[in-house]
Amino acid sequence: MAAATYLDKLNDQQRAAVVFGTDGSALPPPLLVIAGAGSGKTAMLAHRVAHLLVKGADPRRILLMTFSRRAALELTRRVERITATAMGTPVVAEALRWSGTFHAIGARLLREHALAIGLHPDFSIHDREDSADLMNLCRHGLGLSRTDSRFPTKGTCLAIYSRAVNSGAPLTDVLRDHFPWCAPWADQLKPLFGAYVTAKQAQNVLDYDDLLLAWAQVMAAPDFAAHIGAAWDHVLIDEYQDTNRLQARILTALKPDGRGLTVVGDDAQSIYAFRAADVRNILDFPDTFLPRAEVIALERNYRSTQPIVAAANAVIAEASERYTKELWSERTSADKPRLVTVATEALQARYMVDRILQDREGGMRLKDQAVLFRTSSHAAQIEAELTRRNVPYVKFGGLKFLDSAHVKDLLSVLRLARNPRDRVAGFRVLQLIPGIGPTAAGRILDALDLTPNPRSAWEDVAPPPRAAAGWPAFVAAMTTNAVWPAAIGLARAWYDPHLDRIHEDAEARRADLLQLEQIATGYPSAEAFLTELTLDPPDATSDQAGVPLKDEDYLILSTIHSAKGQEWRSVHILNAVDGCIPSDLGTSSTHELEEERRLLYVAMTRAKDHLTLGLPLRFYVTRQTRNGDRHIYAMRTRFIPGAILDRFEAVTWSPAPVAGEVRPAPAPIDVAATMRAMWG
DNA sequence: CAGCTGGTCTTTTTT
DNA sequence: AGACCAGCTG
Repeated sequence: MAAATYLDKLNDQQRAAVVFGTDGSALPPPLLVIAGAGSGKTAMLAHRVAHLLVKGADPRRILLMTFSRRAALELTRRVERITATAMGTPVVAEALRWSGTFHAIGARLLREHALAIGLHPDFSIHDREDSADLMNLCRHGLGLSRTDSRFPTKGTCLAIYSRAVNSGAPLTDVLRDHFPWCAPWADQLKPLFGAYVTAKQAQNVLDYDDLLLAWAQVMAAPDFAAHIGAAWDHVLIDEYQDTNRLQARILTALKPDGRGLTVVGDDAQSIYAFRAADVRNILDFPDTFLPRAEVIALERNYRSTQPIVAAANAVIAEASERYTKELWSERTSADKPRLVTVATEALQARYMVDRILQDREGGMRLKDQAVLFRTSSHAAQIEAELTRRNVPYVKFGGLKFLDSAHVKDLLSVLRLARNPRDRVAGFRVLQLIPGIGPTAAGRILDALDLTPNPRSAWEDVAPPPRAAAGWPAFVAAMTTNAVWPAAIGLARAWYDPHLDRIHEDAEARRADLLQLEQIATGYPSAEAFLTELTLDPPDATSDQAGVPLKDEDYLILSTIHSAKGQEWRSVHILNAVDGCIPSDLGTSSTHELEEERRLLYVAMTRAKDHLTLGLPLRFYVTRQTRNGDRHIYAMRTRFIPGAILDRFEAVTWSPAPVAGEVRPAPAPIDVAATMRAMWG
């Protein structure tokens, strides 16, 4: 075979990881790659997959699990490119058909094997909010909403449940460690969770956690484990530091001896513990197998300049437990990361937007720059500043398109028509009809449950008299035989008058729904559309009604979590102060505190050339504690102590007074008197 | 029983 | 600022 030139572009560590165990005819032994930030991890993974293919592996028998759909697409695209040059005939991305997130792969497997494992292949998938709504129905059903002292809210109940499922820990431990303020409710929570599980099953729905839990349970049956495990020769997992116990269990069941298994991750970038991700997974991985898994570390950073790497290294050096590795970069620069002290958040926003526009004049596109923050709400000031100065931006993280009421309404109409037992959808949609409230909706859904074929039973249900006017149109919408994608058009047509009745800003919302309908037409079926949308929701929200056109230049705003795996030439980090990073909600345990430290590390290592951290001395908190809104005086984040301050360039900024800006105050007037005079 | 009003309490990050 | 709940009215 011709020399594999694609290997020449890699450094020694990368090449070692790419070719590890691929010489013989047997499957490679288990491999763990510790890939530092910016160390060319995706390139390494893509090359390893390509290398396996060059060596004759069957692309249909490779399982690629990534953290997001976006990462999966990027990976398969790169594999395609590499194989195109290496083999002449590219392995088209479609051949790598087993690539996606853990949850998406789980959903696909469960649908394929549904009948054999006691599920209905048509199950619908609840997103987080749907699940919370169902939890709420159960909560009411058990009378827990009328307790003397307040019972945890639906969202908290779901978070507790989810954590217990994903970590595999007993409820009492979960409560003690993560929800101490809910610990007194342990005796009520248990039956609540039981009711929740029963409800899901009766309604033929799975939530996010079920996709992993059911998969893990299938894998616990030896026959099934062997059957499913035999489908793939190679299993490669990205971002392994952000997997939880359940996912680790699935993995070891897939590949008990570890042969063919490659996991990649960086313990220093583990930031999903709140979702029960367990750094132990990656720390303990090597010893899960006999013989021990090979560990290869990628330490050369290609992304950032040396001063940025030095500052990030200094921040993470304080972390308690980790694989020791020291990133290094050959990209020299005189620019240290800037630590900019400003008086207020508003000035921070002004400073950053000034800089961003300046750099854009200097030739750096807005798209090459990003503003990162710990919490979505921290971006409020900079969003206002950007809007004021007419700078287009797209925001990632926080509230999503799918979370808005009108979108949920329309999707629920679709879901209910397909699965009348879906009570969350039913509750939502029925109450849109004037004259139907919670009680009537509950009764109607109960009646439906008793009939063997609920789909046709809509016609037999007697509506409450005061809802008679809206009923026929609703039944027509539920029983239509329209084929996809006409169905969504019909659903929207039914919803349209309700939209006008319910929402003041019906026009803007209507535009959203038209856009949704447009997206829907790209999917082959309602099921595919709904599944994709819940497993991979569009995660950007933009200030403007629609997402800016693709060729347009816009600035990226993103939560640090959503910035994972990304990079920009210039990165601005908001609020590098105690109370924001670390979030004051995350300082109760060292565990949480360590995660906050890694969060800052992740944010800093996104920058290629320029890094700026904002330090507002005073910031505003809303609905905090019992005292309501107030100003807080902030201190520099504890993750940048005095000892490492020399890795940064500290500056203080205040706006230069603009000529004419300081004007004498106008003479006072009495507006109230004038207004009284209008009627007097 | 639906639907509205007013009072009380809110843990961030996301597949 | 919103979600959530109790209580009131038609």
